[in-house]
Amino acid sequence: MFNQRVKIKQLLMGNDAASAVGSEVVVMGWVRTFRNNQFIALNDGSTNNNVQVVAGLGEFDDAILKRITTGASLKVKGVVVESQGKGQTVEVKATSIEILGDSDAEKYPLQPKKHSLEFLREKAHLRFRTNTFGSVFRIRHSLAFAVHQFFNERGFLYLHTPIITSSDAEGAGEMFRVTTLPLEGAPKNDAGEIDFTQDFFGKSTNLTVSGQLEGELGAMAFSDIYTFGPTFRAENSNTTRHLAEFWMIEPEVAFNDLEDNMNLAEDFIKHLIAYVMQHNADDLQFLDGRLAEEEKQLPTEKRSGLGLIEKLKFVSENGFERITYTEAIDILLNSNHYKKKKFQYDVKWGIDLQSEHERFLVEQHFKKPVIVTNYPAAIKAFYMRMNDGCEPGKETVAAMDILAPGIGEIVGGSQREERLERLEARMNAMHIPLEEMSYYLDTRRFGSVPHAGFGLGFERMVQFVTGMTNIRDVIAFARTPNNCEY
RNA sequence: UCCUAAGUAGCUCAGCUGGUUAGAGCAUCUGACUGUUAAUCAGAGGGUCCCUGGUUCGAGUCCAGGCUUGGGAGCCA
Repeated sequence: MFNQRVKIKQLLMGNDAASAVGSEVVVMGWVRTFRNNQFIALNDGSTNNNVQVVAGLGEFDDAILKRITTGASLKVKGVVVESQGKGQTVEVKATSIEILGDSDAEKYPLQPKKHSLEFLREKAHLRFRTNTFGSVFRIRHSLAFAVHQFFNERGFLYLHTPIITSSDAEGAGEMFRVTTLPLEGAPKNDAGEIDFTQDFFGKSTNLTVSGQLEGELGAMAFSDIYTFGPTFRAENSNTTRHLAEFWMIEPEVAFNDLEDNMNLAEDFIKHLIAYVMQHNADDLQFLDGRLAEEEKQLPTEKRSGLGLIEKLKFVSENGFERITYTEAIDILLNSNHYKKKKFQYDVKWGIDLQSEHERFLVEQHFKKPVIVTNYPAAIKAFYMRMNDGCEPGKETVAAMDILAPGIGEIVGGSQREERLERLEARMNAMHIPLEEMSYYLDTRRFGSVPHAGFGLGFERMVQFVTGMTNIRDVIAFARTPNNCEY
């Protein structure tokens, strides 16, 4: 068997027999730096902390030492010893060093120095080997695990909703078409349009923009379900918080109303943060320091004031502010910011809240996450439940958005319209073809119940927890307009 | 898609009002040193100044068009 190694994280944690001073170990990993022809900083991705391998002077061939370059992979046998130097308590005194893979120092793109995130984005296949991306992707993993843990503990069923879908009525955004028809000379029907009855599925299909509708079908049997999978939007969005391919978590719960829904979402976010704080303390510490360095470069008024860990602690320990859309509008209208005409977009009841409005509420006014509820029906999707007793002309739906400092909307959700007649009326008004949605309406025809759900953008959550400002830096290989490398 | 800033060595950047052979730090290579922590010291190599066209005696520098990237906006998660 080749693999008898001890992971570097385990070795450095020091509560294991293999990490005890005096024991013989095998470590494998990639060289981060090689100092003084003697000290190898070796990393295997289990932690940002490198193990220091000491190659005693004169004990190894020059031919081997020359090949210990940044990026090279090594198998080291040695003895765990107390370190004579500062910076680490134990180190590995090498008895044998085997080069598993050479790395030409003149060609290897990652140098033992700081790189810009923009540069590393172009070297996405190697950036995992840096401290920043090591931490980000270990935290991303932890968050994914915590998602499943949270729902599993609460008896939710993980429903795998399809990635290819024929439903195009959801209206969540532009879709990517899926077809096997030839681009040139595609079959046409009598009307001169492309004849999708001859396509692979016999109809027009797309990549999913949301698993919600299918999720609702599951919730009408299992009561509590969640989805967690990739979703696709063909929007030409070029921002620090949009991707063409991203991961979304969508719980859907029968017998929940809007308040239950908010409670679930808030508990969920707090669980995710708490999990990472407990299991990725090292990585958070590193990112906290990295962010603090970055903040120093900013002018005072642009600094966030709270460190990353302080922010997470604050969010996980304090209740989110809950206000209605109407209250939000009033707050904006009464703000000095508004009176001094500092908003670029006008504020009045009925508008969709702009980024600047959301930022004001979250970052200036409340200084904590805010849940905004009961938006005007006119600006929200067809499946959201109409609130009863609204003033005519000011109809609202039981929607809720969670706005987070720094990234804006992180959750969007609602109580769903469970009343068949109301739903059909709304769909008709919005010109959504009822026939195509017949399967969906069946849930309202046969044993309909009040239910609610939400969608959480996974990458935005990773952004929030890691403090990374560009969403392209929290997904392994980002897909954005004009960019699909790897 | 719109607004805006940028593109010069492997990386991060400087390069004035157009003027001789385009610079620095880090990285790399060579040598010295050897308990280092982004090691240190000495030396060397390394450039399609984003692309195309234009103005000019002369363009990294000015003009036009294009490409790419960052930031902001819209759409949203």
